[in-house]
Amino acid sequence: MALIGGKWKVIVLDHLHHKDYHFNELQRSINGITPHTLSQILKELAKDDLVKRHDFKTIPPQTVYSLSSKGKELIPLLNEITKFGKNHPLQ
Amino acid sequence: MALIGGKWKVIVLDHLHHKDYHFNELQRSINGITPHTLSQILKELAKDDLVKRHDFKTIPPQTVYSLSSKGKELIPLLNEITKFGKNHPLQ
DNA sequence: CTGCATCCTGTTTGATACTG
DNA sequence: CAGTATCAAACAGGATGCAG
Repeated sequence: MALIGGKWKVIVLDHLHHKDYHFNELQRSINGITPHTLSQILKELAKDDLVKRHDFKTIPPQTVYSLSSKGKELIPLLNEITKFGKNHPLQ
Repeated sequence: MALIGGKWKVIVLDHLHHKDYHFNELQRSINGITPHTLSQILKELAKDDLVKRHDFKTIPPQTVYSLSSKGKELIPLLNEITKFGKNHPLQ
């Protein structure tokens, strides 16, 4: 839980599991997350080596986020969480 | 994550998955948790119907905590978390 | 576009002591 | 035995604005 705890991490990981994302693209696709929070989350996920950040150092800036190999080991777990969440939606 | 987030919930759930516990017994078996915190955790897990509290209303008091049927649906998830945790221990 | 800086608030967790 | 009371600390997340 030190790695995936909190309100957002599994959501971000699940998105990246389906597709790689740019920062803004990811922010738009996740409902309700602020750039600040997303930035924190991605920084921690990258530090824990669950997510890879590809920085293209272009102007305008372009970054692409994807699951690392360690992050991919979380996929069965993400699927279980998703399954449980769908079976027991919050009221 | 609203149901299982935080530092302790999955640990408590995993313990209860292996065996039913009394309050103090559970506190002793989980390293580092205080009675206060355990009490909060169990209250929330019971409110979310992941855990059942059996109160025998005896003197001295006796309570037994166990997984509810909804809690048991979390077992595959708990196993995945445990597996990942063992493959990637914190430094 | 991709973030960082600041400030702020509510929640979670912990220390310690105590009760029916 | 099974918790509660009180106080404090840490942390997560949000609002807003700014920079390269």
